[in-house]
Amino acid sequence: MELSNTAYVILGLLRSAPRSGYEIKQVVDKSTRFFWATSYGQIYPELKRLAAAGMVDAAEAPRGGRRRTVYRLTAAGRKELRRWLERDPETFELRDEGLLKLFFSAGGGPEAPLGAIAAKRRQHAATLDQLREIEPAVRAFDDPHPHVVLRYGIELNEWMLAWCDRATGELERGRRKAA
Amino acid sequence: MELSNTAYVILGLLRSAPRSGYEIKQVVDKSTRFFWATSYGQIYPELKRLAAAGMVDAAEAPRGGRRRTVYRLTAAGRKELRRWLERDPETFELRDEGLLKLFFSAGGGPEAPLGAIAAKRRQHAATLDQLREIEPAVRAFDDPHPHVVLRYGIELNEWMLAWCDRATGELERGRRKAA
DNA sequence: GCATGCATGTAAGGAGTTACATGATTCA
DNA sequence: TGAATCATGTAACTCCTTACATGCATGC
Repeated sequence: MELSNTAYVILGLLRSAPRSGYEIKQVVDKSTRFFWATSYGQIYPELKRLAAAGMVDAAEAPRGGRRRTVYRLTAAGRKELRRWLERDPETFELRDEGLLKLFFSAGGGPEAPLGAIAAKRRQHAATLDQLREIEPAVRAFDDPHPHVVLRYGIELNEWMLAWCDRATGELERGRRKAA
Repeated sequence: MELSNTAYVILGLLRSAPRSGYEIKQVVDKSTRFFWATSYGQIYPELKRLAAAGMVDAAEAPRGGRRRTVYRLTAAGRKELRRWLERDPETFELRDEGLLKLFFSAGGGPEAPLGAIAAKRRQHAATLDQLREIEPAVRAFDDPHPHVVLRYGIELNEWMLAWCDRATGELERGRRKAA
């Protein structure tokens, strides 16, 4: 049984409560999104695959006249989640266009390096705002681990912001010395 | 002219010297890899596309009886690179399976949270070793910006290591208090 | 009546990796 | 002679996003 990491996100979220695909997407967007994003285009097909594999059970749970399918973790799904938790992580991927621009900034004008850092700084400042906004809700979870991870995200972005400030200072100092 | 970020990696690397696809891959693996990886499966087709678009020029440059195609940036490619450098970055993506495991670690045994952090720590320690190994070579570049970016990578992984240690201490303290 | 949110889904396409095939050269 | 490195390339595949379609419910 080879499952994608995104499948484990779904299993993991269903562990605390049965949820619909729509709800899974909502929770992801307010919790794992900054280090593991997903879209409806992944969630709905994956839920069907997981149901076919016996990892989750589907139940119709309409709200008013609106159809709604709620999935709940089976014993097999719970076991699969535990087995995944015991394995060492493999995927760690970073794709940072801002760093790429800084890396190649000698190919631009004289303001390119400082401009690249400033733009990257803005990016992280915006992310930080989003993470801080969801913090109260995540802190209120029964399970403390999501909040530990969210703190990681907040502190990581704070570190990145501080790095941008530090690097800006160093570049400016180097420039003054050259002049 | 819509180019992928990976296309700009190629343009950026060709700015300092004409290179073959093979050489581009080598340089990527020792410089941008930790924040922007690429494979031959992307590089070779992309070089052809860039050549068709007039961004690079291809020249046969065999070494001995071994065929070899070297690409060099055209004026149009140089201009496209400059235009890209002026735009704000969009892509910033993180996929961290280790954080995912920590996030869901309540679904495992009592050692799951500390185990997830320890595994993540090992991952970053290994990355740190690799980055430190390539540092002398990158420091020797004419252009200082790649080294600034590499320092970012090193310091980022140091921060992540320190975070793992901090979080481990806090979890252990919390556990002792509960006992 | 209309915008917004709830809710499910799919089709098309982009981006990227892996595995494989081919063949020359170098060095132990 | 055989392994490692140089060198190019492609096919199949996975993963993921975007855009779109559909329809009900709620509240202004």
